[in-house]
Amino acid sequence: MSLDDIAKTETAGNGGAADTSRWLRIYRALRSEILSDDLPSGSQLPSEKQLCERFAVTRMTVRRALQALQQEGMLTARKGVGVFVRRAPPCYQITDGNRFVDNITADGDTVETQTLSIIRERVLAASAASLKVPRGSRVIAVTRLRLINNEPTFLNCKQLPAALFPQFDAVYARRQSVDDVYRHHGIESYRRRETRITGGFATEEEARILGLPVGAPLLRSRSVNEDDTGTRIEYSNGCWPLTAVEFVFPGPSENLQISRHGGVQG
Amino acid sequence: MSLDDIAKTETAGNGGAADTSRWLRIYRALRSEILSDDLPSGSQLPSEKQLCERFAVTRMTVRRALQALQQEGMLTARKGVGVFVRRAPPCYQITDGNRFVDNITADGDTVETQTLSIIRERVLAASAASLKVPRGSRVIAVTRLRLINNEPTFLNCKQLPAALFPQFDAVYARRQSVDDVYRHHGIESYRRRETRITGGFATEEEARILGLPVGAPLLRSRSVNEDDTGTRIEYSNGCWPLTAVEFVFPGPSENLQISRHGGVQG
DNA sequence: CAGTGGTCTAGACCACATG
DNA sequence: ATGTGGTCTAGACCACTGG
Repeated sequence: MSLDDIAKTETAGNGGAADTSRWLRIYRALRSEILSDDLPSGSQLPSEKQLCERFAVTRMTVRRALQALQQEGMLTARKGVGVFVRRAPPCYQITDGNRFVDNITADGDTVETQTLSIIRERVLAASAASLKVPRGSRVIAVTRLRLINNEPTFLNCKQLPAALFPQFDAVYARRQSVDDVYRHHGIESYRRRETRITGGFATEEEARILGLPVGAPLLRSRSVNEDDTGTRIEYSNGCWPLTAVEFVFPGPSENLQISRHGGVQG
Repeated sequence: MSLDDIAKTETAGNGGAADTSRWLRIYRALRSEILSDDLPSGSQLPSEKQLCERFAVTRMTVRRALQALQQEGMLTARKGVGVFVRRAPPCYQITDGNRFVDNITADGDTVETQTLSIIRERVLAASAASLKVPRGSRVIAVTRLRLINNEPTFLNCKQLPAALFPQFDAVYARRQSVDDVYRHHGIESYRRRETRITGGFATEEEARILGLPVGAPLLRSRSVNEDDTGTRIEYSNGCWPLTAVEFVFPGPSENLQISRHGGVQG
């Protein structure tokens, strides 16, 4: 009796009521076992072959279910090793207040900053509008990756008007600190002018850098900072794995409004 | 000569350098054709069988690429019909200001509000803390679906302290307007106390209601509103398809801070 | 009815990690 | 050397849509 025959028997035994596909039933079964801690965080699942036997399906069907769970971040697969229940990804609150690094380390977490590139380029139209700098002027573009507890967590590209920070390289090289650069150029404090939050999907490059599968969902933040005089000093474009962060915006503010904007796709 | 032989010839001809999988090459090819408007928005793709011939692979391989593009919202498949390039999903800015509906319709878009359920229940711990109501007190939970241009776009569950709005049902029934309920109970204006934005994945129920695949990525917003006296009148929990909305938070405010919070998974 | 996408089978070969 | 997950084949049956 083949697996196919078994499957047909199953559904036939139900009076032909196969209301859901087999991979979805496997998805639900595994999902509930993970959520109920029957499959604890960090534990290894049975191999795909064993799961095939358990659910009486072929590997492709098991993998269809596993794939869905991986996309939701509940499972991670390591080639040659196995499939594991992913530890609940740490989630960080971002609010107004102090600096990035201080509060991470205060909670006993480690923060590593990798500077991936520093390039000077002519400002693009979108950045020019946000920074209120003339078209064609130059910006310093700093691309950095933040690893929290050795997990790539935040990929970020800051653009700073080059004219404002002539000593950027020398100061930044010391501690990889943009705040240091600000202070060195007479900016003791600054404030967030605007923050925009959207969702999106990882480009192949972003996926590679963040260690995510191709097309993984992301949270994107775009923000503008200005100094105490209202001069815009930074335009920042960042992305996080979808469940790695929570943005907290305290009120009070006015009533809620919604208005048409235009697509973000592409 | 079988398809398999052709494929082997291809990679062998490259000096054995098959650095990427076949489905990923198909993914890239289709993706670039969509982005370059070679496959215009709304147009129908060749059938899977035709794509198999074009790329010299089997259906499962084509489908692996199509699946990735569907997860990113670039394609939608209609059973029995075909696969289509998805129209760039409308993206709405949410900022502080006026009411939800007014600004949609002002842009010529249609808004439909479906009230899915109105139930009274004892407040849960999380909601009680946000609303600052006693544990065990009662809330009115209103679950609503907003369709913009007939697309399910925003699924929302508001919780209101039941004691504050004794006339809720009668007033709400008239126009499905929570603002009407507020006004009827003497609340002329209110303000956003806090907004939290996270990413997540659709439950099966959310996916069904929003017309998304199981486990589709979402943007989630949780917010608390209070009236002019500081009384918290609403705790709202909503979700949007990942690319359907952009949240805009205007400054100025203090410097940025990040602090540890805890997982959101599950 | 023919054509479409959704699901599934029963294999296979590969790269990778571990003992 | 063995077992793992990643990929792929060459079929098949089904439900659904449309002419």
